[in-house]
Amino acid sequence: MIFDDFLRHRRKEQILPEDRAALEASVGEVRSVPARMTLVRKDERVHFSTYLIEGLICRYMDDREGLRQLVAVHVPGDFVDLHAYPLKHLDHDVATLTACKIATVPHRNLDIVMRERPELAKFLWFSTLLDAAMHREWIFRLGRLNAMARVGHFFCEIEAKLRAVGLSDGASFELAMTQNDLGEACGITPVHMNRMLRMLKEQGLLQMRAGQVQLLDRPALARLSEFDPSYLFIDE
Amino acid sequence: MIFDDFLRHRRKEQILPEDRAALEASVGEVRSVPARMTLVRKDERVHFSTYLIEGLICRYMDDREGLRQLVAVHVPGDFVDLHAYPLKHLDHDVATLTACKIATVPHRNLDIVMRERPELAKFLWFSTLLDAAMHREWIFRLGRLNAMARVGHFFCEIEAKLRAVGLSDGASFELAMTQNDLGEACGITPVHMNRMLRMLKEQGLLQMRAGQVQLLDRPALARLSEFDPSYLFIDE
DNA sequence: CGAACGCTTGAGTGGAGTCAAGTAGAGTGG
DNA sequence: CCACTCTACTTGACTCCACTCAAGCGTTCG
Repeated sequence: MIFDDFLRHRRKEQILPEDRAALEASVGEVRSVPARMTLVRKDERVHFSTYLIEGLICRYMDDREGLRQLVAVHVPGDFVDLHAYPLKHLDHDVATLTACKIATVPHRNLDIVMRERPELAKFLWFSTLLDAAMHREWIFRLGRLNAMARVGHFFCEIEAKLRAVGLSDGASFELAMTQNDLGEACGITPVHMNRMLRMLKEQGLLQMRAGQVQLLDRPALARLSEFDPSYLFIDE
Repeated sequence: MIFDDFLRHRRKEQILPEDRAALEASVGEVRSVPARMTLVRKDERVHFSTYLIEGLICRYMDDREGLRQLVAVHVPGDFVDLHAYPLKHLDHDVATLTACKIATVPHRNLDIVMRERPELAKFLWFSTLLDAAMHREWIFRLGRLNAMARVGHFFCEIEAKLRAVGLSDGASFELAMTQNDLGEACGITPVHMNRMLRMLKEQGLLQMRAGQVQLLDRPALARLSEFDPSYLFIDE
């Protein structure tokens, strides 16, 4: 089923089977998208939302000179731009980082959910609030942590998210992001990102090679970067 | 009416009169709270949400050494921690900056709204997504702007929000925040905040004295800080 | 093979932080 | 009415983390 990973391990109360069926029924189409492709552009009026089945998607804002700030990185199981449903248009761009498999959900189908399935509606709302909680953590990261801690914090977060949907074993996982991408997420230059990765490796905390990440000492990394996963609302 | 400023000037479609009445009816109590008082603490289970009628409220996260990062500043008309309704507990603290008048709304009353008033539910959802949009803009601000632009951007944002509810005439407004508070919002030290305010004054952009802010040249300030208010979804 | 892209490293610079020493003003109490 | 206190604000000197500029390396792919 398409939404098997939606809110997986995210909360004790489960989505009711009939609500889950309604969600599956709301899908418009499923398709594959190549890497580095823009899905939604800022200010563009949108009539459907995108659910990520496979791959990595990011959301970002560019400054005047085109320097990019990522505001979110999405993994399978994320309803990437569900917030476009109440908002109608977005304040940022959405693009794939890797080749992706996505499902698109027309907003008119979500209208039906809102009217007929208040419980499911609350889960959808909840999922957009998880994104907001991550936004807040990113604000904290950028506002209060130094470069090394920012990088460590980012890796801790993405690992926890991937683990919740079975894409990390707690120590190593695939992450097809360049050092430039990582810099855009952490608010540091690619050159400095490179230096931070070297230092993290030298300290035996984390290693990244060819899109493969190994957390060599996750507890130490979490300590260094003041990472506390409670904001992710993951069970267990 | 209590919710007169709720989503004021925020969208063309208005909340239906009967939905508005239902919202008014959902209020538990209205009360006054002194300045610098914690309203909700991180991880605390909450059963009601807070709507701000008068005053300033902030949300924040502290790092290990107690250094604070604000993640939001709320003005009258904001449903401060509505997100606590689906989330059940918060990942951050909520506190007053000034003396405030607030309305508390029990979550059991919101359950009724969800079941019986899907249109209103969507407005409530929308309002939490506005906060998320502001979070994103704060990420951009911290990740991509230098200290002076961050400060300018913050003032542009708060002015636009205050103007939407009639608390700014576009040039001057009251803002009872200390330079320390402002630094915690912009991710810079209070000492540097002081220097930035001096520079902004020297450049004829903005003046702040005794909690009174004057935007001397709003267009120039917006240009300097790459401020584009579209993310606030304000009409007109 | 050459081009393109991503990664790596060094040298020098500068913006923001830190530390320290003040001043200004509001509120309090003798 | 004037010490006294407390908080917020102000300014200078020095430091350092991260940026910039620059050059070079390694892979992949056409």
